[in-house]
Amino acid sequence: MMMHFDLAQTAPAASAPVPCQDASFCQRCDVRARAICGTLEEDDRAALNRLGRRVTVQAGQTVMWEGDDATIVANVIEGTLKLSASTGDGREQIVGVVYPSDFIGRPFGRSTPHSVTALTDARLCLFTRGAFDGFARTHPELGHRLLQRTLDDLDRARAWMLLLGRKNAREKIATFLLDMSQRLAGEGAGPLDSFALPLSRQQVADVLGLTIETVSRQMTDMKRAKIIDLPNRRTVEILDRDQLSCLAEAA
Amino acid sequence: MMMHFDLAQTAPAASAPVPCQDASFCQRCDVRARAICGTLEEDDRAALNRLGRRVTVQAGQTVMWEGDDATIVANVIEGTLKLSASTGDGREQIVGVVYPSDFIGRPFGRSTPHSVTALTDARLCLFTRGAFDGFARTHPELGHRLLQRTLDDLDRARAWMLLLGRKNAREKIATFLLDMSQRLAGEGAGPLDSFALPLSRQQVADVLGLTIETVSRQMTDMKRAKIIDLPNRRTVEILDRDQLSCLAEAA
DNA sequence: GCCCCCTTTTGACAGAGGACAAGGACAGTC
DNA sequence: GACTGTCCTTGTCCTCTGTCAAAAGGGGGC
Repeated sequence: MMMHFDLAQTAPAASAPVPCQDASFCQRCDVRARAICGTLEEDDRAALNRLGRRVTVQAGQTVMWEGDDATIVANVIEGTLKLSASTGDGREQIVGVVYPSDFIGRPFGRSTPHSVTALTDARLCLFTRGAFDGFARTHPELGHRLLQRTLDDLDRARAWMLLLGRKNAREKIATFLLDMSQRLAGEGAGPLDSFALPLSRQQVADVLGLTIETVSRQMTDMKRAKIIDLPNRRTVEILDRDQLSCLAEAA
Repeated sequence: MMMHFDLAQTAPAASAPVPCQDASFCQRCDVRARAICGTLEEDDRAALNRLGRRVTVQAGQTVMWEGDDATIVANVIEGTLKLSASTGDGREQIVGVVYPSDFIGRPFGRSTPHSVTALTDARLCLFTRGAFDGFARTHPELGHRLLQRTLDDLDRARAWMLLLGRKNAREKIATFLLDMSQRLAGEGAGPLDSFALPLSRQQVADVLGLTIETVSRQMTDMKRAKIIDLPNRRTVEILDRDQLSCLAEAA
């Protein structure tokens, strides 16, 4: 049984963790193997399961707000979400895109430094931060998985800093499309040559530190050059991966 | 006794860990309290100490190379180092600056995604990755400290993504100077109003995703506006912190 | 099928920052 | 003190990307 996500529940840590109705949830979880809970022993996982609850969020809904106290953390079961930060005057930068099996939230007592918003309808496995922190402290294996994931996220964030600081619009778009084609492919699968973008043009612009007009122009140019095809607004087909890789590295 | 850093020693994991000559090293370590080893029990710390060795590196020396297999990790005892990534055609982006008590390297079996280069002469407490990984797996407390530090680094990296993607040159410089004035201050100390930049103008440009000329012009403009003073090439004095904060947020 | 609204594309223009070039300042060396 | 190499500053021009504006395209509701 799936609870519907209610923002009011996420605000203070007031809402007591709701025990999961069905102990077999984790067994049937699509992302269990890849998520941080994947290596837990069966009874540890059952204990963690009792602390969490499954929630759905709709596309566009914000799960955590920049600057809020970090009161919840979650595993992504299904869907895509964005992490975003903004300047005082409203310019937005998407600082991360998360996919199924990824972990979101800021454990261990800091305020959330960026907002988390669903790009598509999504399902989460949600924990109050306090409960999760306590569990993690007593289960080093979980902490270790989280550490590895955080190290990977940090590597990815730093690679993106190179893109933001030193690449031009064309290189940014090419790099972005290649990255998407890999990350949207399931575990172990090769990169996709055709995929549905979970992002609008404006959101692509916010990921790359560009404007929507520049994104549109560059993508149209690549379409004209027959490097990609754009059969509709959200679909991308990579026609010439080699040349796209070439564009990604140096204009 | 301090060993002098020899790059040849860092290449393969061949060089066996050299036991530390003096068991009281850690007792006298300036950064022990803040570094990830700070919460270890006395005998655990002694064990870790036996795995590590103290090395010095000179300004300009590169400790790890982008793309290399990650064979070493280290704590920074003294000095400042940069983490940098580059495009195929040589454009460079500094993706992080590390200070005493920070941890460097990529534990748990990945290749190093960015180079690490000393900006000033520096002292490191160096471990082979294999030895460190093994120790960390059996000492959850160390892993937990490393996790907290990595989460902080990730937050910082993402905040910098907002700067790189959405701020203009003036805002970038102002944000950078404020950041430096805080991070160069010791633990607990307030932000410094006068400090020596560990970075050249070119390196400041590489941190901010700008050119050296733009950095120079913006800093000169701020000097003319009496917001900062630049008594010599490496010294910065913040004359009007409020206005600098104002510039950092919105042009 | 038609309409409306929102997203995307396209166009024209301007401005911030990059590229290139030259001059100036500083530190180390002889 | 003069020299030299490096780093920094300043000037000029140009281009890439942002800004503003308008048209075109798609999807959902009726």
